[in-house]
Amino acid sequence: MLCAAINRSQTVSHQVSCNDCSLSPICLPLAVAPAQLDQLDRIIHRGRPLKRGEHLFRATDGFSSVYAVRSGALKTYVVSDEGEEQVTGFYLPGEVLGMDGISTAHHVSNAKALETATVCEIPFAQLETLSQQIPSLQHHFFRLMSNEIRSDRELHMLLGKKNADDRVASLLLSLSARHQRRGLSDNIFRLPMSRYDIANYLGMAVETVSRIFTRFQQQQWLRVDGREIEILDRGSLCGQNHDPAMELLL
Amino acid sequence: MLCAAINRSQTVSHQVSCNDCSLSPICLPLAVAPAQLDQLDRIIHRGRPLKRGEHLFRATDGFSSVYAVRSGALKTYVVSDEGEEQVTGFYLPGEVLGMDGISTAHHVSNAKALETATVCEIPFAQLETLSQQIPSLQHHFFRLMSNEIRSDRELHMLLGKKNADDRVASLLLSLSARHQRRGLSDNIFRLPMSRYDIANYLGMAVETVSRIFTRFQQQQWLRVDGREIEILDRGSLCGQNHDPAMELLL
DNA sequence: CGGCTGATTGATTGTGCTCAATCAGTGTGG
DNA sequence: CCACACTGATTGAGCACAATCAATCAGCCG
Repeated sequence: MLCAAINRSQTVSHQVSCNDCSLSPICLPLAVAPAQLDQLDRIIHRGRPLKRGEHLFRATDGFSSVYAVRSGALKTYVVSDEGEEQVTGFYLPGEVLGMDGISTAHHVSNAKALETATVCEIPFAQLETLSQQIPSLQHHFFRLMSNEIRSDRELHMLLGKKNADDRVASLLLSLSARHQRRGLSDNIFRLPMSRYDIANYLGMAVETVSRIFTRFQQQQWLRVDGREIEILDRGSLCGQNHDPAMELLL
Repeated sequence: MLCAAINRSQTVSHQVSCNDCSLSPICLPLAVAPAQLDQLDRIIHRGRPLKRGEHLFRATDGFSSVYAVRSGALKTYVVSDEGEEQVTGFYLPGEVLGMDGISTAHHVSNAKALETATVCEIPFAQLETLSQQIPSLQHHFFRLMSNEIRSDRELHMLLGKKNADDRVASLLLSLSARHQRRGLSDNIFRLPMSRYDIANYLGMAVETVSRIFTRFQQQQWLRVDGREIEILDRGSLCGQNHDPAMELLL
């Protein structure tokens, strides 16, 4: 009895509406007119926080919802036939994950909290129904999925054509941009993921990531303190994607 | 005058309706009830065939449509800052391309015909409107995009964790499966793309692809004659994705 | 015929992986 | 409180896989 009461009160405390959420301008609500926002609000479930290492969903789970990150960070990963893990994405506040499961009735990836995280669960069937009524929501969701595809294309380029240095630089710049989007500093931030996750995501060995971090630091492009990152020379880091100007200087 | 007449008659001859198209069961029409099929049919443009090497769209073009392949084959590719091409996908009859441009108002990749190809152009704005009226069409399009994301995840695994042999084997098996889906032989087929495109797509050098084809042939897993492929030992080819049973035999 | 593209094969090189050791930080149990 | 184990990160040494360089060959077309 007591337990149930506590759970209920906890649940209530998590029931922040989209109206009160600071992420509204970059999250799903941006596609919905204020007058219709409560319709979206009503279908969203806001569960208890996930602890570091806890799963939001697993590849074997039936698919029923997509999720928007409210706080913290998560990674998604798939497991190969041989049991190898492949990290397929990192998700920060305001970002939506789980869209790869729509076509298969079950999730295809696993989602695990990298640190304490809260998410908004959006039942997909209800989202589809709502999208029938709110054209801008349908449009936004098409865009959201298209964006996922687009960034996968960029990643394909990264893994196929770029060397280890470029890959690390690109990830750092991506994280930086995503921080800025939330109104946070784009130069100083904390990595939510381990070196292992970074290496795995970028298709390289942990040792290589470590070496590159120290090298970037020696070159004064970066200040690294564990997971704390400060970008000192953004230009060089960008140009790490092989600046054509560099070639002229040789 | 004569020319115009010829063009018109050509145009007419391309105006096959979805009803008459043999790809209906695996293409967009599968999501639409027969009674509503003509609504979909009316928004689709069926252009003249593309010749080998011709572009369907370029990254700089404004985005307005997605495209379904009716015959032939196309590749999509992006170009990096340094001008390097990265092939991001191959598209066979019944498959839809161009969905990466939805979120950006312009295409992000280029689409080029690998051989003579015909495509159905589907204006996206009209498709969105129609999706508002036909829930199953909206649902199917969500699934279509989700599928694209899902196969990108698998590709991520392939590029991040698998060696050159695995990558080539995977591509061959994927092409085989997609042929079977169309009711064609899954063991004998013709590669629509060059060794260069295969290498580029899989993030390796042409020479490596060539060597692997000859090795697979020596092992009697494959019969290769230029672009003609016959799969002789599907099991070994699958197991090339590192069969756990192999380890037990060592 | 010569020029061209696409594919194959050989020889060499190099980037990044593997193995291995060390170290710092953290939590655990005696 | 300290010894211990454990995890995450860093650094070094050697090696392997695949890239690169280079040459050859087949098919095709002007």
